[in-house]
Amino acid sequence: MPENQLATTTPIHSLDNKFARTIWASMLAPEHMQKVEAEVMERFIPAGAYVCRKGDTVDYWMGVIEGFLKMSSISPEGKTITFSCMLAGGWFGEGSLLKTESRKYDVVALRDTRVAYMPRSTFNWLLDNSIPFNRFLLQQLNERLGFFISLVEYDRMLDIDTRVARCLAAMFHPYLNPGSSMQLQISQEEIGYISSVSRQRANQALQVLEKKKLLSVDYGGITILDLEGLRKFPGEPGK
DNA sequence: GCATTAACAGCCG
DNA sequence: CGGCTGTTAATGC
Repeated sequence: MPENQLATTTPIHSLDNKFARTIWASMLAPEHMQKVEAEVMERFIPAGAYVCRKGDTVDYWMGVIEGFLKMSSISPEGKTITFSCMLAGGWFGEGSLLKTESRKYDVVALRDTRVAYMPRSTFNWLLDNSIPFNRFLLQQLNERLGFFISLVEYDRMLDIDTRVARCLAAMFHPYLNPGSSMQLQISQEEIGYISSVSRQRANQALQVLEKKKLLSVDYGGITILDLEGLRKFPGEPGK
C-alpha cells in the first residue's frame, strides 16, 4: 500500500458516528450497538488502492463509511470486469463470510475511502443475538439477488443506453448504498467498466440520459436527477 | 448497422 | 503535466 499518499491526501473529516449512514446500525438494540462500536475497526484506503484481493482469506464484514469502492476482477485476457459498486452506507462480503470461502473478487477504492471492518466473531455474534440484524441481512441478500437477476436480464436483452441507466440506478440503490449523495465523481471509463461497454459508448449513453433529464454530466462525474426515471428507462415507448 | 478500438485535440485540476 | 472528455476514423461481428 502506498503509505506516502496517506500524508498528502486531505483527510475526510470524521463523522461523529461512523454508522450514521448504515441501515442495520439504526435497527440494533443499544447494547448490541455498543459491542459493535467497540469491535469494528476503521481504515483509510486512498484512491486507487486495493481494499482486498481475489483469493484473500475473509475475516471481516466490510462497510463503506465514506467514499467509493468497486468490486471487480481481471479476466484471463486482461480485461477489467466490474460487478458492482459500494458507496457510503453499503456493506459487503457477507457471502464469503457465511460460507468461509476465499474472497471472490478484488475490491478497489475509486476515491479516498473510509472502510469499516467488522471481525467475523462480531458478525457471528450478531447473527446469534440480534433478530433485526438477521432481518437486515436477509433483505440485503434479497436485494442483491434481484440486482443480479436484472443483470442477467439486461446483459441478454437490453440496449446499451438502458444498460448504463440500470447500472447507474443500481449504484444508488437506497437499501444497498443508502448514504450516497446524488453527486458522484466517477470517470466515464469506470461507468463503461460497470456497464460493460466502451468508454465512448458510455459517453454516448450519458448524453442520451442527460437529454432525458435523468442525470447531468459534470466534468469527471455525474449527478443523478431522477433515480426512479433511470431505473425505469426508457420508460413509455415513443417518449 | 452498431459497437469497439485507436487516436487526437481540448479541457480541467 | 496527467487524467478525463468529446469526436472522428478504421475495423469487426
